[in-house]
Amino acid sequence: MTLRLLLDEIRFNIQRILDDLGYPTVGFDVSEASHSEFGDVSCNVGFLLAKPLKKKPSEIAESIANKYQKYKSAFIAEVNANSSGYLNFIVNYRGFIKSVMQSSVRQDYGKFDLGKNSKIVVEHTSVNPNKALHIGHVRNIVIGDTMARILSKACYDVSILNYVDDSGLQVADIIVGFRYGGFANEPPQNQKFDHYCGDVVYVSTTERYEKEPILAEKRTMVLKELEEGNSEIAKFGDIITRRVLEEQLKTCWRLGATYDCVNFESHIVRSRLWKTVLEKMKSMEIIYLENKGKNAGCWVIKSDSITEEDKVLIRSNGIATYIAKDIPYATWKLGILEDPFYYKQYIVQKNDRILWETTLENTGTKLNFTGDTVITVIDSRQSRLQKIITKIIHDFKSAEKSYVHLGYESVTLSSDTAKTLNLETEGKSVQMSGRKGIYVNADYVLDVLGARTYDEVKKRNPELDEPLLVEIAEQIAVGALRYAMIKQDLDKIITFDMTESLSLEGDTGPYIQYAYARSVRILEKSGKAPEFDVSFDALNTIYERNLVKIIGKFDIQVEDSAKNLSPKIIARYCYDLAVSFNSFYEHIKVLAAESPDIINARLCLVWSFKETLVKALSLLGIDAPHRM
RNA sequence: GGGCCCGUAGCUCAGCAUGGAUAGAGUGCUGGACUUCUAAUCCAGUGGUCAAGGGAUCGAAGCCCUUCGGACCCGCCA
Repeated sequence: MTLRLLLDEIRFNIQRILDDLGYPTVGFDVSEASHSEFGDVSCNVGFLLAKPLKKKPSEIAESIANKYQKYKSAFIAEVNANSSGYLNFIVNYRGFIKSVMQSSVRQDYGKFDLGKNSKIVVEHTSVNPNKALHIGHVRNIVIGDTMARILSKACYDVSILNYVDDSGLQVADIIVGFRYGGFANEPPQNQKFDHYCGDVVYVSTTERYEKEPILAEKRTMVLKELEEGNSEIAKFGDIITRRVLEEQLKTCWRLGATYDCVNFESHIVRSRLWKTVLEKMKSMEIIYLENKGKNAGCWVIKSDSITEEDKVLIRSNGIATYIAKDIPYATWKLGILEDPFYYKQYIVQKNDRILWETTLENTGTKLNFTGDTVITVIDSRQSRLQKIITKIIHDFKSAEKSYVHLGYESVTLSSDTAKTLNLETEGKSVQMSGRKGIYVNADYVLDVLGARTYDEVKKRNPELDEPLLVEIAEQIAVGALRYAMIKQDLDKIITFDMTESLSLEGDTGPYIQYAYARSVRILEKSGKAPEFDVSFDALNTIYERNLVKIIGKFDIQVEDSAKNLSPKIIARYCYDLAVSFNSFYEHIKVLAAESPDIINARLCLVWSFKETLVKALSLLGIDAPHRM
């Protein structure tokens, strides 16, 4: 029994009572009471029936409350009608606590079968392989990775993809820099290759185009060769992008993200997918050849309320546009067309998760990374293009909601942080730009955070050895960053401020991790395993009951989060758990309790909290250190 | 001009999908709690015409309309 089951039971019984009384069917709500003095669970059915029955809400609630007496189970102590019109329920804690405690120790606690094992694809990261990841990319990775974890918990069969645009303009820019701009192929000592490519080669090369038209000409040539493949330049490009990707992935792994497959855009371009998709779009009359106006000679998508204006897919010179390249990829992700790729192992990630890559060589290995639903995590500046893709896919495969753009607002830099990049913004925050060098690298943020947390952990735990200190500091740094990136709504802009990010108090990842460390410490010091097959009547304070209630809500939060593709719900849940535990910790002594039975009951609660929190945190990709 | 998003306490944000009881946190500021299971903590105080106006409703922070303020998108670039 968890809170969700209890709510279901109440809902079911109320419906039975309504049927018995011959009341009309209404969509009433059964949920947690807004204030504890009203009880634990409330129902608004009285308000909804007031009009059709022409009675006062409180009278209706009263009559239902009377009828409910005979349905009272081991989990409901009292049912009463409030004069306001609400129907309120008070939980029988004796039954409820025991039930929650025993559920919560199960390995799969929190699991909710929303997905029924259906296949779902989450694509995230997808950073151009010409630079290091910056703080804006981190938001994408954290949203995608967290959502994938939550969907797995909600019983979806999740495949995680990372799309690598290795034949685009941004890659061409650094190739130009290396081949014609005089940049050395190797970075200076102590600089990661991706940082070198992004911070130095890319920024400097694009800056030079304006004054050096020769370089700009080279770019067009390089881009063409990258798309065609096989040339010496294309091979060089392949080496460079793979080196950058390797470094980018290190940062992703550092953040706790793993993938199932990397897709190279060049493979899609060189496969027959595009031709097939194009023919299909022509035959289905999704696109047509424009013969007049500014788009004469182009294949375009006709405008409608969604696309707003005609959108060119094939230029008059026969070359596909940016958006056109996304369409075959989208059809591939949904398994609409025959898969032209073979697969080979790229690397084995942590937890033995294999990362595959697409290849056009016949390796004899065919795999399937498609889904009935595809979630593409891209920032909301791409909304318009994503809408067009969604529409085309919808025309291909009429299943509703098979292609979902999970958009989120961008990360901007605070005025103060911009100042450290020599940018004066008059107090305003500023959009990041890889090309202009306006960004803060993810590795840098983690390094600074790590150094700060290292000092703190060492001060508090001087007896710990060096490798452990470093490990804990890294876990806290990642926890702090991931939590900061996920805790607010997707459509809120995050203004990143370096100084502020170092604050580790209050509603932060480390606050939550700290609560975990405290709970571990109590269990360690108790020196024994809690015995769960007992009565929990001793857990009768408000602090203990509140903690149990929150522990009992885990699966509701998973369901809510997965249904709404809203990862922050789990972040808030972790925070609520930690707040409730810290309050319990301050007010209730566990090891110094009056009797062995009470000590055991409280140890069970601590254990239950610890297990639930670690599971919830793992959905956020946040590790919980035992000491900090 | 069209589209999309945001506006809730000094600051950063929950709550809005599915209207309902007294609008919640963090941070800041003021004060208090460590010989105690770790003070990255806890407790108390401070702080809000929920941008403004209108509408439908028994009832609106939430739904509808208008206005204002801010961000972003609208290329045969990617």
